[in-house]
Amino acid sequence: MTQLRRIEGDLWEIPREGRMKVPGRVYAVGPPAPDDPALEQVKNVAHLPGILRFSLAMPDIHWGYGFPIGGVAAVDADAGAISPGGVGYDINCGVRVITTGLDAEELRPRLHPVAAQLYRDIPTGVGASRAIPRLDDAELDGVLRDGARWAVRRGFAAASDDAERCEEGGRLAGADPEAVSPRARQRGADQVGTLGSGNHFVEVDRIAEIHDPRAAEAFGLEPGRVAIQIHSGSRGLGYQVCDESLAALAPRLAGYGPDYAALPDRQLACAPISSPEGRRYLGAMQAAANFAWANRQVMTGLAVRAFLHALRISERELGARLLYDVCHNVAKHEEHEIDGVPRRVLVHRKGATRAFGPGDPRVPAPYREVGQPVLIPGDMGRYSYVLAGTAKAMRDTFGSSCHGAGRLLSRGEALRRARGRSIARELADRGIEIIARGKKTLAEEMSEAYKDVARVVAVMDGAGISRLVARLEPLAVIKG
DNA sequence: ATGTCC
Repeated sequence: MTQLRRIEGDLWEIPREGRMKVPGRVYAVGPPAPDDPALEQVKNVAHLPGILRFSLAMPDIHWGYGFPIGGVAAVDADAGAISPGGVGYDINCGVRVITTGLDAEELRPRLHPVAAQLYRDIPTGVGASRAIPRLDDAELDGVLRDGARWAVRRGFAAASDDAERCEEGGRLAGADPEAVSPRARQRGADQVGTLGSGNHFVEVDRIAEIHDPRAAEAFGLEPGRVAIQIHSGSRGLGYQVCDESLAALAPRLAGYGPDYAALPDRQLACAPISSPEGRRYLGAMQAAANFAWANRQVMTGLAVRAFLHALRISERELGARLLYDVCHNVAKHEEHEIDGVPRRVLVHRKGATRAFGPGDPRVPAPYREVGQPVLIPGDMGRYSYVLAGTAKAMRDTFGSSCHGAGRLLSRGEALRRARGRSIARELADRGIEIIARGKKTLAEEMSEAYKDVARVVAVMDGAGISRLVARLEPLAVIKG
């Protein structure tokens, strides 16, 4: 049972107790359930060496490996610990939105050929590979070092300035390709430009509603137009980096000192950021994050080409432009003001989105006045949202927001409820063109397996952590 | 999330 105290509105505090270094703070849709195991994980994360201010949870929180998904933990950049469980298995899983000049109603009758072409050009599913020829070691080093910039340089991107509109410019500095094992490299060499499975998707959306006209204009979101959404991560390479790092860190845990030995859960395995093992994980994780950016950037090029091919239109007629690309799973060095003093911290965001506020120099110039675009995919049957970061997020959540709807049903429970039904037909009946590799994934990912993302983003908006800008509705969905 | 167990 977790003690909870209401701070205000949808914000709750888990008071510090035992060896917790900081209290927990939970943004929740409705009152949190005291027996939710994810809240126990929020408490566990509060034991992390060097953690600052709060162990945070966003309204899409659910149980994950060690850290909850929807968790945010900032640690001191020098004295703190880095934890693979605080990033997750899919390093730099993230999402991007590409706006187009197409009118949704004009596109609707031609959706099938567009979806079919997207499905042909972007490999999907668990072992998906060969979107582009297998990369040799030198090319893979380029991917691991330069992320989205590698894809732009190699001509795979849709536009030459795409990387500038990714969080961190589509590249984490400090990436260490040498820290990525031969096995991880082997897995990644032919997976650049592939979607994967699970909740990953490519979606064709209609910009359905504008909540904030000024921000929407700055973001280039026009009602009735078509947008493309891509959600994917670092595929087998990132998984392998996480797996090997956990195996390397776990047995050493007690050796790093009493705070490490006393951690309440083995799955919180971590190392001092300054230790050789900590630095090695950090360098490998940054390289895997760059892989994910290259992956989404290559898929962007493939998606744009699929549109041109299927509709037989010119690049100019399509008018594709990357709005923004955000990480959902990452640990990043950032500067944040703590007790009025700027301080270098390492922010773990696991199922959480950076949401920097207006005026921040780290937000691309065209968006700086309104705040960073915060991209929140929902589920494949309902809608997704674009929000903007706020000054309050900078003060209260290390500039972080939610990342999606959050699961309501376990995968097993979703499969049970889908038995005897055709999820594809149900979507088709609602006017959504769906192409999926497997029926099983489709069932696991059906709408009713997820919370209503509208309620999740309403909590963030109501708490002033991010502002609603626009709602997107799916026209066509490609799933692994 | 993941060559969903080297």
